[in-house]
Amino acid sequence: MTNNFSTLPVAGESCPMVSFVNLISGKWAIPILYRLMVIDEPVRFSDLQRAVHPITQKELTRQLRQFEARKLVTRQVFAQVPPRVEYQITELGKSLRPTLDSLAQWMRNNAEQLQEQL
Amino acid sequence: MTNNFSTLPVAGESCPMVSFVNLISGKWAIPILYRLMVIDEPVRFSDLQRAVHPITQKELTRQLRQFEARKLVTRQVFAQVPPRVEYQITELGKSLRPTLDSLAQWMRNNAEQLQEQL
DNA sequence: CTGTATCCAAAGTGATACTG
DNA sequence: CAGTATCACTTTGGATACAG
Repeated sequence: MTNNFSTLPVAGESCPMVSFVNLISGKWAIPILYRLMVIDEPVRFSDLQRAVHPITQKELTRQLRQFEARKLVTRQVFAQVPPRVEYQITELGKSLRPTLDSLAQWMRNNAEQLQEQL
Repeated sequence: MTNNFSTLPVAGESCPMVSFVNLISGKWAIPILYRLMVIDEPVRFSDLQRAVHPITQKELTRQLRQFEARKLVTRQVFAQVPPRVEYQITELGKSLRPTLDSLAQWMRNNAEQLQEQL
């Protein structure tokens, strides 16, 4: 054996960084979350869809359900016809903002060095 | 028009957060990057593969090439036979660590609230 | 209006064999 | 040893139609 790093603590399955990436991965995750952060009040499904266009109904629903399961977003249904459903970012969701901002800041600071189209 | 958020600054194509997510997305991106950060010296391809198992050669190559293009990793080829290629994290790559650490910290702090298997 | 269901295309990933 | 090539499979996402 020349070299063996295989027993170091791996950034594997239960690694918080990997979990974090899973949380915000997906084409529309950040756009939706960011919108809800900016709006910071209840928004109707259709308004949100317009704000995050051109997302499809299916994808918006799927991502919102995932955020809801993670307690990043609340979903409130009004017993009306036509239906009215409002989504709103939670305190937990908002607490992500400073972290995401520091990410964005690093990205802006180093955009040039990273070259390639990003 | 009842509500119109569609002209707010969108977290769209050129949003730094989206760019950041693209940078670290993919099943093996974080595990590889984290390993290179921890090791912090030149590593041979095969040693790295063992350290990030069970990644395939194809995926390790692909991800390393992408990091190289983004200047997060250097690649040095030695004119030997059998071939010897060493990869090493750059200063730019290392500069990502505090940011990733704060990500991980947020995740650890809120793991319970996020519930669901993560 | 807010979904769900279906079908399809594209992207991501793994297994394996092969090359210099 | 360090890749590349090929193929199969899975996951993701988009388009469209439809239901309550």
